[in-house]
Amino acid sequence: MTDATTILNEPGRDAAPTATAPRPLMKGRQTRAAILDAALALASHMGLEGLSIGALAEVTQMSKSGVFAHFGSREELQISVVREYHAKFSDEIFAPAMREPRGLPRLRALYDRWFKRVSIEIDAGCIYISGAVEFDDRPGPVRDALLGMVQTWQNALERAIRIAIDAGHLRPDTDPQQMLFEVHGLILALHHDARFLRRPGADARARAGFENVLSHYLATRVATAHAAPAKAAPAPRKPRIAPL
Amino acid sequence: MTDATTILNEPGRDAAPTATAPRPLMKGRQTRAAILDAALALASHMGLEGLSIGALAEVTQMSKSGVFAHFGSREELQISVVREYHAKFSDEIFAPAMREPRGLPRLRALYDRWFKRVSIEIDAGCIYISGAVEFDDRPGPVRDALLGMVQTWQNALERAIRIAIDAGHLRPDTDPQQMLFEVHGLILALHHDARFLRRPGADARARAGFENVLSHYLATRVATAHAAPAKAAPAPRKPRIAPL
DNA sequence: ATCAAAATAGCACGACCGTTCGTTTTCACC
DNA sequence: GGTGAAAACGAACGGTCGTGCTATTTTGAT
Repeated sequence: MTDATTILNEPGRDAAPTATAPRPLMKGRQTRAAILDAALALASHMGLEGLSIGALAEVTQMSKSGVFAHFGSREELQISVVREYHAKFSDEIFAPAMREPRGLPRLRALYDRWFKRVSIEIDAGCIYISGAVEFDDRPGPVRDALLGMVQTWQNALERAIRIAIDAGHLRPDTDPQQMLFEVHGLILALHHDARFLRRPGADARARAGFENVLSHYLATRVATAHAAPAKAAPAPRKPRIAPL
Repeated sequence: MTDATTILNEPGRDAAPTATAPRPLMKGRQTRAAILDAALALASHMGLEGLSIGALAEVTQMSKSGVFAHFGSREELQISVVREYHAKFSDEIFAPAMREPRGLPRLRALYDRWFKRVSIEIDAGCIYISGAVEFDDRPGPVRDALLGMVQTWQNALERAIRIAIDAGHLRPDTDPQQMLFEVHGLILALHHDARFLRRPGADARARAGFENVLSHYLATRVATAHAAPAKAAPAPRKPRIAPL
């Protein structure tokens, strides 16, 4: 599911079978996707560590070994879940926002969709967030995979901020990483207040906080057109949509 | 440990044995405290759910049943760990900061100590934060205990903000809960960046973010002395240090 | 020194875990 | 329809978990 459409990944990651899959039968991929779907839902509630093959087998009405065979190990299952989440996240948050005009509108769209995602989905917490807490002390391939994708996502956000600076929407002396840090805090606080504390107004608080942060870095009018972007010319432009 | 000195709790919670403990032997409390100490360290790394009696027995050089007997159930052990963390937190963060002068200095001290705690302790993550993620979807007594203490702590912070408003240090139209939300986000982002991403500058980022948030709510000079506090007179003052 | 109570150890249990292996069913293709 | 590979199953293994029991040791007041 959402396999080949992902644009947040390195161009062709798992494109070994050229589609239409001559060697592996179709049914396998199909049920694998179904299992992964259930695993994603399960991990959103119980966390990646709480994900068990037995529970997954019960949900999908399969045998434990049947589920197991699709991944070869629990660790590989966890990594697959992380990748699946990343793909969904890329499709539903990143890609649509990238279709907005460069600069502030795009930046707003990115966070607007993320806020909505975290607050609306009362069930199913964000795996990036819960995973970060679960694996901050647990070295291994799962942590590595998670870390890579979180960093990929943060890099995309940082790039969006940088573009907004170059476009003159944000003050030229804005520190992108600092702004990233502050807004990321709002996401985390939203997740905390909405899911753990169950506070109703958390969504509005996050958006209000976003406006407050923005007001710090917003270019004081003028801008938009005058004063050359200071930075180097619009020389090397990436294709259409830069892969995240 | 740090049992009777806690001031963040309801006055006399576990004061059943009047000290000097006539009935229960002294040794029991002693090893119980030692176990709790080890459990706190273990839970800081593996999370409250990752806390296992077997591992705890190994660390403390005791038998599983010996450890078990002190708590009666794993759940009670987890709750005890949460309470212990709360007590330590109260002693090391809340109490010292409350000795600062009312208003902005006290508010600064509260967050300053918290920032330091989260960033310096590279090992041993904050149980309030990891616990919130682990138990946001897991009803039960552990979640209830955790929730109660997090709310107690947030109420204390909100009170400190309110006092800073009344003292004229913060703008009178400041929304305490909104400010609380924004600064709490900085704590969470600090925890995330320092522990999961392992970014070195996270501490400075959080403090810079704090100043930015502050600048939004800071009274525009003047203040400090003129203009009556608007709110009711300093009528009913709590004893010395209000229990958190 | 004595003795009851408290603290700890030892052992076993049932449950669930991830994993392996051999068998059986299902499917795509000739 | 037969055939061979892919997919799913079922049972079992070794391991860890929390939790009861019953002894045994330790403790602190007499």
